[in-house]
Amino acid sequence: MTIDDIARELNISKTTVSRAISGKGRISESTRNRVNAYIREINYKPSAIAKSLATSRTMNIGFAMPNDYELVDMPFFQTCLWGVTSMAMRMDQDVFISMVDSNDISGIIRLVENHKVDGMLLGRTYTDDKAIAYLQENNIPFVTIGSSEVEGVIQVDNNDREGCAELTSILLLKGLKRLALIGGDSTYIVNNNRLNGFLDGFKRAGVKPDKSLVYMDVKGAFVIDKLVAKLVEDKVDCIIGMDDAICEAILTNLVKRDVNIPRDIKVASFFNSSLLEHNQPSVTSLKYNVEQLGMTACSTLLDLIEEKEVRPVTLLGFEVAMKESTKII
Amino acid sequence: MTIDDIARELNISKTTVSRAISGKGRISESTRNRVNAYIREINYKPSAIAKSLATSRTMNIGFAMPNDYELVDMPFFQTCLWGVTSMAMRMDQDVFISMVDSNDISGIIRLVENHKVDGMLLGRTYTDDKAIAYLQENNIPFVTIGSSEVEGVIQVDNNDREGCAELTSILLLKGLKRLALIGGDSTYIVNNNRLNGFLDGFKRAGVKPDKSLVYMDVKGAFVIDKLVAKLVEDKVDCIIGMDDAICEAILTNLVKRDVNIPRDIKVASFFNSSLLEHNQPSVTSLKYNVEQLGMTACSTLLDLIEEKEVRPVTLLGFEVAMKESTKII
DNA sequence: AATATGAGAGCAATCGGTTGCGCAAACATG
DNA sequence: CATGTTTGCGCAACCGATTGCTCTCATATT
Repeated sequence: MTIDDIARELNISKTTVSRAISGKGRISESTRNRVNAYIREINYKPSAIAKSLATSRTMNIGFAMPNDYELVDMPFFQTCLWGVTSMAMRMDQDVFISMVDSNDISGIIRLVENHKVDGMLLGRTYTDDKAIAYLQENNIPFVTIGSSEVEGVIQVDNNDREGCAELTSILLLKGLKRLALIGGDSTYIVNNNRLNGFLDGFKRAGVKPDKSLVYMDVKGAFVIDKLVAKLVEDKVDCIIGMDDAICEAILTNLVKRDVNIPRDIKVASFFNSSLLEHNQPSVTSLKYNVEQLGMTACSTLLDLIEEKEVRPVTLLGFEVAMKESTKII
Repeated sequence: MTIDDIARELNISKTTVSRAISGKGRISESTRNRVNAYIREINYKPSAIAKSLATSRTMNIGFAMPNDYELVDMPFFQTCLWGVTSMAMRMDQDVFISMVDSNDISGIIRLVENHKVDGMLLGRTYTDDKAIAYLQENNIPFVTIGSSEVEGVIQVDNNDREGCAELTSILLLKGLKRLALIGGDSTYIVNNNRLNGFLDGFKRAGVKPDKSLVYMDVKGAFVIDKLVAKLVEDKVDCIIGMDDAICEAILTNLVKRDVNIPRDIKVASFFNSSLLEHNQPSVTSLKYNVEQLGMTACSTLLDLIEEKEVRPVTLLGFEVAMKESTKII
């Protein structure tokens, strides 16, 4: 069934049928109703392909899914993707997926070169990002999920800095002055944001941070092991894990050492994924609305494609979830 | 840049350009080379959209990603998707993603109705599967990853039954006669396959199974808790978890009870995801090549689309990974 | 009553490819 | 040398939609 068949059947021109469907152009109320009724009756759906050719809009976007992420990040991307696809659906778009990593962006290139997408969503950004360079060079609309330092990149991100500041200051005001922070790779933009937020929190609470308790670029179970042992001995008030993987390692270590949380020491996380959700005791953390993140990234990209005005940087809200692990007994 | 521009530039017809690119039809060696050289020079890529319209093949497939899976299944789908996309890429196809669950298949319907895909891959099958019903009714080529009992469904799956039989018989032959099995929802086809494989293993080893040690439909941490306590008291030789989630619960419980693995009791899993990979002690399990699963599903679907002959059921290999958790001391 | 305005609908070009058929030249065959 | 076959290439239709322009007729304006 094509638009021509319908036109023939209804004794009108395909132009009129097209107008009835799109609602654009001059067409009488009665004709439009007649066409739409018939279309519904025979369950006709116009070919997206033909429409694309005529309008040079594919109504597709591509989602570049990093293929090199850790187990701990999976819930994030899963939820994010869910946000993206549901928003896309609402906007009558479909989503191509391409798996990429920091040096293989062939999946993106395919989609772009074959003209299968109107724009791209980058699920993760890297330093010296090849995807960003490629897309900018070829003038393809794109939005990054997460920060980028590259000039002119439209980005949607969690407000890590603000969130970390908030959580930190709350902990300080509760009387937990000796906060230790165990952080990851400091070349990741997100980790820097969190570190800065941490320091902001001290400023906000009017407390001077003990920088000797801040450890960045911590990697591997062995290092964390020693670090946690030291911090316990130091009798810090609270250990903050910069992300879930780190926080989980901290928790494992404390359990192994038979240190009671929160009696002997408090624990908090600057990021919450489902991985920590079922921990005993429940862990104080920052919660981001990752589904919202995906949705916002998607709608921002669509605005960009339609050449509407878009904010270069959109920062999303957060929620401080105070749980057992920081309870003062 | 279109095919017409190239034709004009080279003073030949677009027909000839098209033939040079596709390699089909009668064309001289020299002309083909000239065209291809020029195309490469200006980096021309034909529009996939226009090609689709002309050939009525989109060169796209859809991957229906379940949105209702557990954390523990994430590595599976992630790896599977990676297999699918890499095979698709090799076959010059692209992959749409749609998130579905057991009663919302609108993502699939969209893709099919808009004629954006040539076929669908179902990442998970349900009893009374709406997606299968819809696709069969509309005569859309599709392949399921995992088993289905519906007549005529093309499926690619891990050989769960054979794998479980193999692992079970090995454990029995090692002298672990009193094997307990804790299994999940018995309405899932996969769980039935595993149960049957378990029983096959006894037959193969010539041992009579103690059916009172087989627990199906076990759900929730509390139930597993009591069960594990009972089995420890019973002094069974080995507890087998039917999937990773169950096995993890078993491990957690044993650790909590201070039961030493493998000295006091052995543990094994009928499925291995990355979740168990880093456990201490390492856990004996069945390993499936999930990437291969995705790749095979993808290529099977493409064969189906091209109306080649395909096997209705493809079962993939497995590997029995004997680790510390079943070591006899 | 003559003219301007606008609404409703259709013609035909267009998007960028593929492909059946036909034609001319080159080549093979008897 | 006459005829049959093969090769290389182009014409034009086609895939299924959109859209600028035009035409006709009804209504509004002066």
